[in-house]
Amino acid sequence: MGRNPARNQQVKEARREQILSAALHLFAAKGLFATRISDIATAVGVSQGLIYRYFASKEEIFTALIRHAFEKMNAACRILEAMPIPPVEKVKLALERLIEGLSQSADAAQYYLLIAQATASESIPEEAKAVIDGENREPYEVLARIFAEGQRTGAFRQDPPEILAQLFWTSITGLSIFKAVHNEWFTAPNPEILLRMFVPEQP
Amino acid sequence: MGRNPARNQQVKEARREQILSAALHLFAAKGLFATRISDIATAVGVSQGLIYRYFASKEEIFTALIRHAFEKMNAACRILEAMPIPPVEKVKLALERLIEGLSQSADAAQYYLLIAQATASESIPEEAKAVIDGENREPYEVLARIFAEGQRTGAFRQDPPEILAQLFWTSITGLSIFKAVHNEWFTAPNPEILLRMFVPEQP
DNA sequence: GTCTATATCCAGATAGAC
DNA sequence: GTCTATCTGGATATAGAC
Repeated sequence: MGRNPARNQQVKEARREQILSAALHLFAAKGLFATRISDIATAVGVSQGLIYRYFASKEEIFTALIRHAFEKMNAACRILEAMPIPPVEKVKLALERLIEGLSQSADAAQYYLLIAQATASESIPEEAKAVIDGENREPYEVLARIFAEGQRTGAFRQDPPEILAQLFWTSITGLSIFKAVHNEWFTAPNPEILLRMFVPEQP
Repeated sequence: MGRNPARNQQVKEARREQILSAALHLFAAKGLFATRISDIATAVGVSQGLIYRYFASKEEIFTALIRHAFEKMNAACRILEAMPIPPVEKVKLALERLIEGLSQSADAAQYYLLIAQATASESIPEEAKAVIDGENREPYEVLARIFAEGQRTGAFRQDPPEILAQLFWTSITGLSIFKAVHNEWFTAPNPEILLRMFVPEQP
């Protein structure tokens, strides 16, 4: 139980995580502006002043969460694209994973909600805006490429791949918001239903 | 150009509308908390103090907008349900109208966004929350009834009608947010694509 | 490391002049 | 009716004690 530097660092990191986790839930529920630093402190169970030992400002907390959310999302997209499976299977797998994530982990839905909310609001920190501008397009572009590839073998409808990608992500955004808000009523849809937007009629 | 009471009333009403319109755009873009009364006043081109001659508070403006948004939405739903056309045609028509509304009128998308955002946030005025709790379910219930009716003749997939209704509205919410945020990139999808989530495979 | 107390700032709302 | 000036409250962020 010595107080060596490594252990101190661990403890400090753990507290940071606590703060980030509490902030994620509060931001997702109430938004950046309506969430007070004291709300976060109360949720963590510490005094309001202590938060500033770990983060310089409320905006810094928000930016850290946004950065983390996009890192996870874009890494997942790149892994998906590189998988050695047919395009239709990639879309199917992505839908399954995303919907499963919504059903099981509250965190997943709240990260999506945070992204949706941050993207939809102009009044967010400049730095967070820069992160969004830089990272935002990747999921759309990856999906558009997957759709375009599948269209060459007729596996997908022939609509512009950008439109299919837009529908893919807007559907997920809509479901995330619904789940985050009406957690009780939410029932995970069968991914096959969403998939039917993208695959052509079987003659 | 006399200053009779009727004309005065008209002028006053017009200014109220100006304020509501400016507030709608600002709330949709920045959210309730991030929007300042002075932002609204600047957008209208009047002093900050004047707003209080027309509304008692910022929250009252927000609540008025929410009420108006749901009134329009629910009236449209009731009209749709009562139409003497088959269920599939109702869903098709609704999708067409909603997507058209998104493409053409900026206001439509912003009303949807306001509803999405208000629904998604806990920190909204009590009165607005009451309006939402009361009016929120109707669109889902109407669509679920339409789906259930169509399922009896096999016109729709046999998934639970509540899930189909959930997918219907979450898709629209997602598209609305995308349109409100990335107005330039947005391309209205063919409603038939969305419809394919709900209709079964043609054998 | 954590808390309490406080300085500072900013936005909502009001009052009074024109 | 509209504006300018002001009051007031509340939240961020800091400073200093334990």
